[in-house]
Amino acid sequence: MNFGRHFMQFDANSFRQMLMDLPVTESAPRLLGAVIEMGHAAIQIVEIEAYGGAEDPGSHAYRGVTPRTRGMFETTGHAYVYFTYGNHWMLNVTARPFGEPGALLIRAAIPLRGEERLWPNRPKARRPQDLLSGPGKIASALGLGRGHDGLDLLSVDSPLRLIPAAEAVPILIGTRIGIAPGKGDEMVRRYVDGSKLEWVSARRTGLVPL
DNA sequence: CCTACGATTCACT
DNA sequence: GTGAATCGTAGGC
Repeated sequence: MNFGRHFMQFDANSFRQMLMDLPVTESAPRLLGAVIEMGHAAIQIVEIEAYGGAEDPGSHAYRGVTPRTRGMFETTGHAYVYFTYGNHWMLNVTARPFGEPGALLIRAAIPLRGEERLWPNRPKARRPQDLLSGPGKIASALGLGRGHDGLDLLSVDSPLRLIPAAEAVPILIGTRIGIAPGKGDEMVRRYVDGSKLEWVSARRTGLVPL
């Protein structure tokens, strides 16, 4: 009997149910403090943005399912990985039941373990806070690409896993980044409050407690 | 088929 | 703070 493995599976199931039960704007904070594991590396999420469906002009799913965005309609707790700006991959966690679009974009993280495996994938990064302070940086550091799209992040057998946070963390909120005016400029960005603001991506002003 | 542009990053002023 | 790089996707014709 592998107790650790058993406990993680149970915890993952409750977390998946929580995601299914809440709209993305409400489940987004619950991803803060969670850990992404891949191989010997582990990183902790400090910034998240929520994306919806037909009601959300800033979402890829705004105009319905396409070959690229079909992953956004995948079952709760799966990876939606897409390519943009000609260079960058982005990692999202799907957060709605199958067929209903909704995802949480992982925008920034801090290294927890295996940091030495991440630096070679970020050759231009210099300062510690340059390593994972952006969605493209995270995918690059972990070596994510099309092959990771659709993985079940809450399965112990997945090469890329999401480990739910044990405790709630203080939250800051702000508007989304990189979304054109009028295309869903809502307060759906979520940060971990405290002393780690230098670790988040892009604009660091205009943040308020949730 | 053609075009515009993007859930960004980086170098440079 | 500003602008270039870079290319797959999606929408329009």
